[in-house]
Amino acid sequence: MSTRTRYWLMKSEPGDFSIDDLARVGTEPWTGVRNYQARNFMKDGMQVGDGVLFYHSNTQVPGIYGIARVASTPYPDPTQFQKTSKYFDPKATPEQPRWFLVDVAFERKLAGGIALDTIRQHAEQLGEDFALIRKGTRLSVLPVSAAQWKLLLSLETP
DNA sequence: GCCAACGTTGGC
DNA sequence: GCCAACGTTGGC
Repeated sequence: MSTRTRYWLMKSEPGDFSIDDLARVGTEPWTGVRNYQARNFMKDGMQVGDGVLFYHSNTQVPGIYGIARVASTPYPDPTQFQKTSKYFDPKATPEQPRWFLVDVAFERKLAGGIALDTIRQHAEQLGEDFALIRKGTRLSVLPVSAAQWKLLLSLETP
């Protein structure tokens, strides 16, 4: 068993669910991921306590705006079974769920955020394996190395 | 709102 | 199993 802390980045559209929303509710099931690669990171990769960079996408200044923690083991995303949900998946059954999620818990907001612009300026240091700025990659859940985590947080502008 | 770059679906 | 059509993501 590994006790190594792992790190992730998770995207959300702030109009849909923002870091302020997470601050208000405390803990939130990360519903709606419908990409297999992103799902697998949650289902097979995440452990309770892992660090999460909370990223705002599709907004005026995209970037990292807070820190959260993985707060549950993976379990089936309930919205896949809800006919009225926009995340409903007719091919999923409770016996054979397709989509899994974890709960995410608020830790803190980043004072000034870390803009995507700023992140790009450090592309070389972050390295090829940083999926956020890899060309053609649009993963909404992606792994972050300890070194990348450290570097990214050093870019916080108070 | 545009659109490039992906991912998924389904006919064949 | 190919691939065209369609849907989605997400920066700009």
